[in-house]
Amino acid sequence: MSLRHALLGLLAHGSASGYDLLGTFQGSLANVWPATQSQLYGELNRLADAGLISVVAEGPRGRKEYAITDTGRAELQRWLTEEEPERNRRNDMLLRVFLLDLVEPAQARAFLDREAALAAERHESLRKLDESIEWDDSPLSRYGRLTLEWGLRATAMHREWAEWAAARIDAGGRRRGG
Amino acid sequence: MSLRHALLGLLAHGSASGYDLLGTFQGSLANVWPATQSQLYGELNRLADAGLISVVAEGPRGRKEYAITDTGRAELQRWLTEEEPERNRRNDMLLRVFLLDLVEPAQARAFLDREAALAAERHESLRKLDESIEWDDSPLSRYGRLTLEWGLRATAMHREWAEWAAARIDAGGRRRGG
DNA sequence: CATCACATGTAAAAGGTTACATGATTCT
DNA sequence: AGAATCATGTAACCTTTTACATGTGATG
Repeated sequence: MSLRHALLGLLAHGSASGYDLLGTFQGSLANVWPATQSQLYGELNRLADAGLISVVAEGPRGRKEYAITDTGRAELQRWLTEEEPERNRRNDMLLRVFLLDLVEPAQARAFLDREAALAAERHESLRKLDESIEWDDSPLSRYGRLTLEWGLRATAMHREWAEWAAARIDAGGRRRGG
Repeated sequence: MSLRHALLGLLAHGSASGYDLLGTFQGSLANVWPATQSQLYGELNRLADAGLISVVAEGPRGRKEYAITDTGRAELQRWLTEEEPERNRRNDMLLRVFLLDLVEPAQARAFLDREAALAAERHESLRKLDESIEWDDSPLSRYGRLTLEWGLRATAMHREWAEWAAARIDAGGRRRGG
């Protein structure tokens, strides 16, 4: 149930409306914890019912501004320091690689080429994002940079792996080693 | 709905019972596409109803042996060659890093140290697995090795990143660059 | 005869996606 | 006046997790 903690975490940095938060989920959190509008408004109401956040102001067009409560802050701390992160093991792309012997080698090769190209694209787009952000010494900036660096390294790794794997397919069953 | 295609993929390599398949999901697929018993038996029945697989033998203790049908094989091909892999963007660990400014630097540092240590452990366990398997020139062996290599590279990358990030926290807000 | 491994099933709850639905305010 | 943006909510459906539930066959 990490959406709950993502919301608490954002509200711990300052109060905001559901609409504001949605923007963050579609922006800086898009590559970390995306959430839909539908999911977000529902969870905000549940959080308010549970007393972890509260409406601190109402604005035009039914806007509700939420702030984190002391209870919410305590729960957030507990989650950050005591709860083990869930490791996400499902990987559609790897499942396909595992089954890639079911298609022609040329198609397998094409699949890996595409993976390499897409990883290169994602890497480049993260690199540009990195350049475009004016990183300062603020806490969010400091830790945000760490997550972006993870993305840069993950995409680089993925690309290198896909290129290596594609070359191995070309080598056929004749060769071993990497 | 990749569980469906994982099952089709396994059955394309030879017929098996739900119980057999469960073993594979808890074994070689554990790091790629884990599935629970409950989910698996339900999906097998749905696949049979849809005509993508069929019961080819019944054994003791109610054992049902399934084989993939031509329709199933066609669907599997379509999925492998035409459908874009779903990219899994949710990452609980990165979400925490993003919010790590909410805890003391020492706790943030401890979090990253633990990530580095866990990644090292997972890497080592994959390395041992790699050594223990007698890779041959069979197709499953060849492509299975590619997925394992991905795991080796991912865990290595994750460890290096966590060590780099931990060092940056020690450097505090005073420094830039990596 | 007891235990372990084999073997399958159902039900409830939680979390996520997609689509539907509505309305107010601001900008051009 | 019309369009874009702001702003929230609901409903149906799907997937996954956890727990419950049952029974057979082989082995010591």
